[in-house]
Amino acid sequence: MDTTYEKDKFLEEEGKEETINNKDDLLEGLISKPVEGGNWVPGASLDWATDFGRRSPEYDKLCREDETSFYHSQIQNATIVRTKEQARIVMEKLMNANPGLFHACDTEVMDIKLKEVGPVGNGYVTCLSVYSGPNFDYGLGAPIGSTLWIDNLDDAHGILQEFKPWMEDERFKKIWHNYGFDRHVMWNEGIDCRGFGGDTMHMARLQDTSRMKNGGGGYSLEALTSELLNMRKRPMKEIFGVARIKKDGSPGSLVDVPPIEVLQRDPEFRKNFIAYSCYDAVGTWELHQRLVALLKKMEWISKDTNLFDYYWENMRYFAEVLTDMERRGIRVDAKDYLASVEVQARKDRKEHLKKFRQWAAVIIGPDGLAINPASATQLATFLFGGSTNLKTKEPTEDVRVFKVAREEVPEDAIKALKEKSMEKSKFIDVTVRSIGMDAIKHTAGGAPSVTADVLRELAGDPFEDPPKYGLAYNYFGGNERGHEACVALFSLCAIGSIDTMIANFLTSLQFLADHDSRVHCSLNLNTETGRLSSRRPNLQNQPALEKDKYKIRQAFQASPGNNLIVADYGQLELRLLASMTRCKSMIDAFDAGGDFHSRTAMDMFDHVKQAVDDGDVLLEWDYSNGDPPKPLLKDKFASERRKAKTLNFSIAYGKTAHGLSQDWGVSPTEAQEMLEKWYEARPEVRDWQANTKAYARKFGLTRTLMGRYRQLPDAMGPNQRFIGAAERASINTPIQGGAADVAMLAMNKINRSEKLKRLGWILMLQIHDEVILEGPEETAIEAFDEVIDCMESPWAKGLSKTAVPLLVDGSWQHKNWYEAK
DNA sequence: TATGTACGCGCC
DNA sequence: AAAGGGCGCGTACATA
Repeated sequence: MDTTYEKDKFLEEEGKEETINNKDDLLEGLISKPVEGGNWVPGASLDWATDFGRRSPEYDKLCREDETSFYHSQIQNATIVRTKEQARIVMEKLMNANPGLFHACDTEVMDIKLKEVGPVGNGYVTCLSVYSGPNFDYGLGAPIGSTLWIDNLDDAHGILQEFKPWMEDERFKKIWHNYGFDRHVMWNEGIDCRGFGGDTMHMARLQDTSRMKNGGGGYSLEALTSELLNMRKRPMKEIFGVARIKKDGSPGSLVDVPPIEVLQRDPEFRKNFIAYSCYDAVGTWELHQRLVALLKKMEWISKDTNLFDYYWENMRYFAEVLTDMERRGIRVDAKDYLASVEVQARKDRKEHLKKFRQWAAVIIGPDGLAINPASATQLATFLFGGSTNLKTKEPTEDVRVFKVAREEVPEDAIKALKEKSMEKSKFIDVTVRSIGMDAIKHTAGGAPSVTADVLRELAGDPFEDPPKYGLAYNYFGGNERGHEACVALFSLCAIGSIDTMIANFLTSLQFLADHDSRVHCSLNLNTETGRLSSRRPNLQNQPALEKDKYKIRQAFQASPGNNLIVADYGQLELRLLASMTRCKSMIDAFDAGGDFHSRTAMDMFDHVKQAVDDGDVLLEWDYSNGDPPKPLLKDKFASERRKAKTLNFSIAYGKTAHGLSQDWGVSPTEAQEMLEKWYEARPEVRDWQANTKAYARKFGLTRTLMGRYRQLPDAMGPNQRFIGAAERASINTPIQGGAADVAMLAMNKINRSEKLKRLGWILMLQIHDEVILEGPEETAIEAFDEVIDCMESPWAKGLSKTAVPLLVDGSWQHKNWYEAK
C-alpha cells in the first residue's frame, strides 16, 4: 500500500511550457526515459493499461468488464493462498529461492485513517502480494511468473503468519514501494521484516529529485510506472470509484472508494481487487529493475562507482534506521503537562482577544467586537484597507462585509449588531471598515500583508520600560490613544503566536500520543536536498528554546529511569562550505576555534581587527575562568558581529544584495559593499559559487558533498526568474544536502554501534543537525562519548574527511528536551 | 460538502 | 519580474 504521500501542492502550471527538451543529449543516463513497449509479463493484455492518454470513463468501464483485460489476466496468473496447506507448499518454494532474487511485496490495509494517524500501531493487513520475477514458480500450478496473493481476511485470517519465517529471513531480499508503511503494518501483525532489498520510492528520489516539477507526477507508484515503464498503475479511485449518491438519489460528481475490506470481500470487486493488489507488486518489481539500471548508469564518486552502490551501501540501511525510529516514537507527556499548558494558552488568548476587540470596537464600532484575528483578509481590510494592491494597482477595499457563523460571534457583538441587521440567519454580517494605515509589506499577490512582523512594527512593545511604541502610536495621535492602539495590536500579535502554539503543538501532540504516551511521526526522505522531513506530526519544528513561551519541549521526556542524549553539530553547513571550497580564511577561522561569527566580523571590519590586535577586545572567553578582563567582541561590536553572522548564512543560501538591503534597511549599493567585504577574504567561495552556478546552467544539475545529484531543469532556462532560483539552489544544495549526507552517515553509524546497543541506547529523532537518543541513565555518559564519536567521524566510502573538523556539542544528563538543549 | 489555493509561521 | 535554501501544517477563503 503506498498511500502515505499525497500529490504535492506545488505543481506549477506555469512551469510546463518551459520544460527542457534537449538535456538528454548532455546527460545520457541521468534522465528517465520510458521503455519502448515495456517488458511485461507474457500474455498480459496491456494495450488499454498503457494507453492512458485515450482513457475515458466508458473505456475504463469496458476494461473492468472485459475478461481479457490486464487485471483479469493477472488474476489468472495469480497464485492465491488461502489455506495452511497452500502456504506450506509456497513456503517450501520461497525458502529455497535463489538468494539473488528480488521479491517485490505489497500489503493492503484496513482500519486505518491515514489522514489522521500513521501506520505505527494502526491498521490490519488484509492481504499481501508478492512478485518474484517472470521465472519464479510458487508451486501451486499457476503459470511460471505468476503473482503470489496471500489472503489474510475472514476465514483466511492468520495465513500471513505462515510466511513469517520467510519474511524475517535476512537471506531473501524484499523490495517495496514506501517500505516504512508496510514494515509498520507487518510489525502490527507480529512480523518483523528483514532482508530489506530496496525501496523504489527512495531509489526514484535518488535517481531524479525533480519529478514534482514541470509536470512530473511525483513519486507515487502510479506516476513512476507511468513515466519510467510506460505502464501506468491505475489508482484505486479510477478502478473502484463509485459515484456518491446525492440527496435526490442521483449519482453526483464526487467519487468514493469503498473500504478495503469491502473491495476484498464483495464479489463485485474482489477479482479486480486481487488483480489490483498483484499489480502493485508486479509494478514495484519492474520499477525496481528499471531503477537499478538507471542508478547504475549514474556515476557516483569515480568511474567505477555508481549511484546504485550509494543506494545499496548507505540509503538502504538508512531507510531501516528511519523506520526503527518511527516505530519507537518519542515519549510526550500529553495527558498532564500539555493539557494543562493548553488550558493556560487558551486563557491567555481569551484575554488578548478581549483587549483587541474592545479596542477595535472603539475605532470602527460594534463590528470590531466580531473581527476574527485569525483571518488575514479581515485584518488586512481593517488595518490597511484602501491602500494600493501592488500587483493590480487597484485600491483594496476599505469596507468589506464578512459572513461569520453565528456561534463564532461573541454575545455582546451579536446584541450590538442585531440593531443593524434584524435577520435571523445562521450567519452574521460583520462589516469591517478600514482604519486606513499605510501598508508596510505586501504579499506575493500584491495585497497588504499582516504577518507577525508587520503587526509588531505597528505595535512595538508598549510594555517595555520606557515603552517602545510602534507606528500605530503616532497614527493615533500619540498619548493615551496611541498607547491604547499599541497595546491592542500587541495583543493581536500575541493571539497569532498563541494560535500557532495551540494548533501546531499543543493539540496535535495530544491527539497523536498513543496509549504509551509516545508520538510516532513519519520520517520521510522526500526533500530536494536529501534532508529528512517529519509528518504527522512535524517534530522538526518544535518551538526553539528562546521562543518556547509555553515550554513545549519540556513535554518531550525520557521514560522513567532513562535519560535523553541530545547532540548537535556546531556550524555544520558553514564547515562544509569551508571544506568544499577549500576557503583558506574560513578553514583558518574554524581551526582557530572559538566564535566563528566574531572572527568573520574581525575579518570584515578594519576597526574591529584593530581593536582585537590592540588587545582592547577579546575574541572569546572561557567563563569558567571568571569574568573576562576585557570586553568581548560579540558585546563591544555586537552589530558588526550580527552583520557578519547574517552574511555567513545568507551567502551559503545565495541571498542577493537586494534582499540584504531589504533586511537591513540600507541601499542595495551598501548591501553590495558588505557582500564584497565578505568575499574579499574568501575568494575561493566566490569562485566555487560561480563555477557551481555555471555547471547548473550548462547541465541542469548540482551535486552534494557526497555525490548525490539534484536535477535543476529550470537552471537551463529560459525563464530568467527560474534560472535565478535554480542557481541559488545549485549553491545551497551541495551544502544543505552535504549536511544531510553527514547526518545520514552519522545516524547509520549510531544505529550500527554495538556499543550503543549493549548500553541500551536508541535513536529517537533527528532535526537536521541534531539527534536525540534515549537510554538508561546509568550508561548515559559512556553512550554520549560513543554518539559524539559517530557524529564527529561519520566518514564512509564517498565521504572523505573534511578539511575542517566536525564539532559536536550536546548533553546526556537530562530527562527532557527543554533541559537538554 | 469536499477539495484546492494562498498565506502565514514553526524549525534547521 | 524577483530578489535566501529546505520543510509541514493550520486557517480562511474560493471553487466545484
